[in-house]
Amino acid sequence: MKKYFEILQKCPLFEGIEEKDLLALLHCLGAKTEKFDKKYTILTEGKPSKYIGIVLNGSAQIVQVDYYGNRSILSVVEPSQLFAEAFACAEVQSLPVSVIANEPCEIMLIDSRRILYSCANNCAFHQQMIFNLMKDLAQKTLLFHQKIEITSKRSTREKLLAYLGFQAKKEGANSFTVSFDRQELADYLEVDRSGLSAEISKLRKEGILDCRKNYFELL
Amino acid sequence: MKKYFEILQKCPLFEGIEEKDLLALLHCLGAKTEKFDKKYTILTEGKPSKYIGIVLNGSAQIVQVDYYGNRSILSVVEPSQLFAEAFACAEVQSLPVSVIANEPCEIMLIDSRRILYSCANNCAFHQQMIFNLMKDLAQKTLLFHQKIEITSKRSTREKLLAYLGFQAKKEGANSFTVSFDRQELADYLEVDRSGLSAEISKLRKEGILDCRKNYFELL
DNA sequence: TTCCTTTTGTTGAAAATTCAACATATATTC
DNA sequence: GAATATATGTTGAATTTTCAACAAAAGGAA
Repeated sequence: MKKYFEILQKCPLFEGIEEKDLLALLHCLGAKTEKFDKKYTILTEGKPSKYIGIVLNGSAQIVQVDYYGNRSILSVVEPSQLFAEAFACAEVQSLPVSVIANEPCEIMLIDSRRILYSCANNCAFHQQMIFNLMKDLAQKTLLFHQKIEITSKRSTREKLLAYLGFQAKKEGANSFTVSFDRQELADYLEVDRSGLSAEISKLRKEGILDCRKNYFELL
Repeated sequence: MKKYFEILQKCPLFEGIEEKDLLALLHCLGAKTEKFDKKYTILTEGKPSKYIGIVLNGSAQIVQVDYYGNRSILSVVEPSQLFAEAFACAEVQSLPVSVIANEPCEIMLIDSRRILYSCANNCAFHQQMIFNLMKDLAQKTLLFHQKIEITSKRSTREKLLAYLGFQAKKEGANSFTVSFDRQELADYLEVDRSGLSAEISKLRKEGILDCRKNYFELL
C-alpha cells in the first residue's frame, strides 16, 4: 500500500489527514486495490453502489449507455481522484453509470458505509472525511455545470470550441492534449463522430485551431 | 421566522436538528429572509457566491445565459430546497449561474461561511449540517446525471419523452403538471421552442401523450 | 517489413433542428 | 367586457446533424 501514499495524499478524501495516520485509516476502512486492463468494467451500471473508488494510476471513464446503445461519456477520472462517491453518499440502489478503465489502471475501492458511519474503533477521521466528501461533491458539481454549459450549445462547432476553451483554461495554455480519442470526444460532446471530424477539419482550414490526433492548439 | 418552521424542518440542511434548536441555530447562522417578485434575480451570475439559499415559498430557476443570450435552465428549486450550495461549498470566486424567481417567492439566505466553519459559540450543529450538505450535494449530483441523460439524447422527441418519463416516475403517476412553460421546457431540454411545440403536437396525434398547457399525460 | 486492426477523415443523402414569421389561443389590465 | 400583452401552435426554408459507406492514416503484431 505504501507505494501509493503519494497519490493517496493528493486524494480529496484524505485531505488534512497526515501520512502517519493514513495506513491505519486505510486498514480501518477495509480499503482494497484491484488492477484492471484497458476497457475493463470497474463498476457496472445497474449494480448496487457499494464502493467509492480512487484512481491510483491510469485513468477511467464514467459512461452511460442508453436503451439504443448510444454511449455518453460523463467524465474522466485520473490518479488521486474519486469516483462513484455521489452514488455511495446518496445511497442509491443501483448505479446509473458504468466506470470503465481507460487504460491499464489500479483502483482502490472502499466500502462507502465505512466512510459515512463510524467504525467500531470510532476513529477520529470520519468527520474529516465527511467534510472532504462534501468539498469534493461540490467540486464535482462544478464539473457537471461545465459539461452542461458545453453540451447545451446547439452546434458541434460551438460545443467543441467551448470544450477546448475550458481545457485551455484548465491547462493554462493554448496547446494541450485531451484524454479522448475522436469517438470519445464525440461521446463527451454528445455529437456525431464524423461530423466532429469534419468540423475539426473546417476549423483547421479557417486557421482557428491546429490538431494532430488528441493534441490541440488554439490559434 | 416561526411561520417557516414547517418548511425549514423539511430542508435537507436541517435534517436531524430538532425544532426546539432551530430558532437558535438560525440566529447563530445569521439567516435572513427576502421576498422576490416573479422574474427577479435572487443571485447574479458572475457575482461572489457568498450565500446558500433556501426556498421558503414559491420557486426559483437556476439558469445560465451564454455569450449569445441563449438561456439554459439547469433546474428548478421548490420550497424546502437548497440552492447555490455547491458554489458556496466549493468556495468559487464567482457564480456560474443566476437564480431567478419563477413566481413571487420568499427566500432564506445564509452566509455559507457560518455553516462551513464553527461559530464563536461553537454550536454543536455544524457537524450535522456538514453531513447534511454532503448528502444534499450527492442528491443534486444525481439530478445532474438525470439532466445529462435527458439532454444527451439527439432528438427533441427523445429528450421530451425521457424528461416526461422521469417526471412520471417522480410523481408516481402517468399524468402530472410540469413547472415549465413551453419556452422554459425548451430551455431545459436544450431545444428550439417551436420545434418542441411541433413535436408535442405530433406525439398527441400519434396518441402517445396528451397535453394541455403544462399538464401532461402519458398514454 | 508486411499484414491486420483500429482510428480518423471525407463525402453525399436523408432526416432533424433551427429560425423567422405569422396565426391562434390564453392571460392580464384597465 | 374590451383591449392589450403574453404564450403556444403552425408552417416552410435554410442550415446542420446524423447516418452509412468508404478511403486514408496510424498503430500493433508477427
